[in-house]
Amino acid sequence: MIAMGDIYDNVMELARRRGFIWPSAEVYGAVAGFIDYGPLGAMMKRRVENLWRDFYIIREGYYEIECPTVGTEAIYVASGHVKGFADKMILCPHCGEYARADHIAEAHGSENAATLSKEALARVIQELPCPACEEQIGSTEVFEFNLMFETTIGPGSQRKGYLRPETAQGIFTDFARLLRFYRNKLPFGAVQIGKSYRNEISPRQGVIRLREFSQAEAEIFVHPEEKEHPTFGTYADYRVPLLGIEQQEKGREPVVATMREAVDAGLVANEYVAYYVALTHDFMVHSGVDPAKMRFRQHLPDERAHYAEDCWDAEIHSGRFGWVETVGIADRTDYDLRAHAGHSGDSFTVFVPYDGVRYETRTRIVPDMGVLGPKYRGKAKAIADALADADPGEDGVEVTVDGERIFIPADTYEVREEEVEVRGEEVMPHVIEPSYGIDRIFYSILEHTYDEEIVEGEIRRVLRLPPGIAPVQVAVFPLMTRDGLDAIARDIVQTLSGRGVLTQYDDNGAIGRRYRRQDEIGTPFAVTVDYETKDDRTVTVRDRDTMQQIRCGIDDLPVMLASLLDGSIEFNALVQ
RNA sequence: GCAUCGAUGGUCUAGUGGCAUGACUUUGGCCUUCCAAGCCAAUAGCCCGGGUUCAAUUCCCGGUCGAUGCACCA
Repeated sequence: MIAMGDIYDNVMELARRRGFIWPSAEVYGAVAGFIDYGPLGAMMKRRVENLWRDFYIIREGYYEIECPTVGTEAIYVASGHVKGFADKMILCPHCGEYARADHIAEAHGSENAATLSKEALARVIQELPCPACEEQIGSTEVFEFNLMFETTIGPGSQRKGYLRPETAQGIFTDFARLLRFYRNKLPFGAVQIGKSYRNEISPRQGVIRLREFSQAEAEIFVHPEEKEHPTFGTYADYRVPLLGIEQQEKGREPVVATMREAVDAGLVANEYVAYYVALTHDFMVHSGVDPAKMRFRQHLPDERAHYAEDCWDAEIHSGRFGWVETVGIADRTDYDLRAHAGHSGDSFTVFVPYDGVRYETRTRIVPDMGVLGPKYRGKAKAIADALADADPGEDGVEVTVDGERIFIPADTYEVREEEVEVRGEEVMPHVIEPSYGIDRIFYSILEHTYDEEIVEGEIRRVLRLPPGIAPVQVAVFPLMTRDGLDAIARDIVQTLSGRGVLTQYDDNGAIGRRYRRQDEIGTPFAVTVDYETKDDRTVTVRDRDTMQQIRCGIDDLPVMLASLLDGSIEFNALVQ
C-alpha cells in the first residue's frame, strides 16, 4: 500500500464516478443527509444485506418481517421517541447559534432541567450565558426540536404520524403475533431490514450521518433469567477486542478476549450479548471490514440508557472520521415490552410452564354477596374486587372504592386457605437488540478495501471486496474483438449468468484497461478468451488481488469459479 | 444553524466582465496476441435564484452543496 491523500476523498471520488454513491436528486440541488445508491452501490448494498440475512435468518433462525415506515403517534409515545427524541432548544438572540436549553441550565446547577416545561426552562436560562458567545441569553423562546419526521395520515383527519426513527418498534408492536408464530416459546427473535429516518439538525460527515438510512435490526426475546445462548459454543473461543468501561476510564487499550473469558470475567453481561458481539465481528470481517480496524466499546454508565443492562458498540476505524459507531448490541431488558404493555393495555408476556405442577397455598377472600349485594348495591362488585386484594384484620378490613373508604366487617366474607395448582408463570421477556447501521458498514467496506499501488509507474486502484459482496463477480473479455473471440466470450457470459454469477462483458479498449476498470469496482476474477481458446477451449482466469493468471477449460469454468467465489478454493492453490 | 473557505464536462483542473483551458475517463474508428501503450475523431461543463451591467461563469446579495471550526448528534 502506498501513501494516500485523504482516503475519504479518494474513496468517495471513486464511489461517485463508478456509480456506488451519488448525491440525491442533484438536478434540483442535493440536500444534506440524503444519498442515492447508484447501480453498483445498490447491488453491493443488497449483497451486504443478504450476507446479514445469512447470519441472522438462515443461521440463527430469526425470521424477517417488514413493517411500515410510517407509524402513528401512539407507537412513538409508547416507545418514548416523542418525548425522548425532542430536544428543548434555543436560538441565541445574540450570536444566532442553536443550543440545548436543558444543557445550559444543567451546566449551571439546575438538576433534571430536561423535565422542566419550555416556559420554566426559558426563565431559568434567562440570566445564564450562551455557551457559544457568552452573552447573557435574556428573554428567548425555548422550542422543541424532534428528531422524528412528522406527517399526517389521511385527508382532513390530521391524524399525526411519524416516519420511524428505528425499525425496532415494528417488531415490538407485533410481539403477540410473533409469539404465537413461534408457538409461545422463548427464546425467539425477529429481524427487520429497512429505512429509518431522523431529522438531524446538521448532518455532516457524508454517508456517516444520514437523515434517511438503512438499518438491520434483530430483536431477540429471551427469558430474563436465562441469558445463555443455546449455541454459545460457536463463538465461545472467538476473540474480539473489547474496550470495556474499565479500560476506557483508565485510558487503556482494548482487551482481546474470547467470549467465554469475557462472560466469565463479567466484562460482558451475558452470553447473549457476547454471542452477538462475536457474530457481529464475524459478519463484518466477511463483509470486507478490516479486523485490525474494528473494536467493541462498552457504553459508559452515563451514556447507556437507564434501562439497558449492558450495551456494546461495534466501532470501525475510518481514516477520516476516526472510530465510528456502526452497530449497537444492547440488552434492553423488558423496557420496550413494558412500555408497550403499559400504553396499549395488551399483554406482552409469555407463559412459561414449570417442569412439573407446583402447589401453592393462597389466601383467598370470598365475599358473601348475599349480604354485600343488598347493602352496597351498585358498589358491591367493586368492593368484592377490592376485597380480593385486601389484607384483612381481625374484625374486618377497610377498602377504598372510587376514593371512598368503606369498612367491611369480618362476618361478610370468609378467608379461605386454598391449595392451588400452578403450572407456570407469565414472564415478560428481555430483549437483546443488535442494531446495524448498513450505510456506515457500506462506507467502511469501501474505505477498508480501497487500495492503491504502483504498477509499472501507473497507479492501480483496487477495491479488495470479498467475492460475496462484490457487485460484479466475474468479468469476461475477448482479447481481441474479432476472429470469433468475442462470440466465445459472450457465450461464457451467458453460461455464467445462467448460473447466477454476476458477470460483466467488456470488449472496449486495450485488455489492460479493462482489467483496471474491473479492479476499481472490486471484481474478483476476470476471464479472458484468447487465440489459444480457439485451439483447445481454454481461457485464462485472472485474480484481482495478485494479478496472476491460470488457464482453465471453458467447461470447467462454472464449477471452478463457483468454488473460487464461495471461498472453498484459494486462487493460490490453482497456480502451479 | 453560525463563522471561514470553496463550487468550471463523468473525474481532476486552468482561466476570464465579451469564442471557456488542459489532462484523464467515456463512445466510435485505426492499430494492438494479456495488465490504463499509440493515432484519428466524437460526446460533454462555468451549482441555483436575484441584482448591477449593453453584456455576469467572473462583481454584489441570498440559497444549496462540500470542507474546517463552534454548536447539535443513537
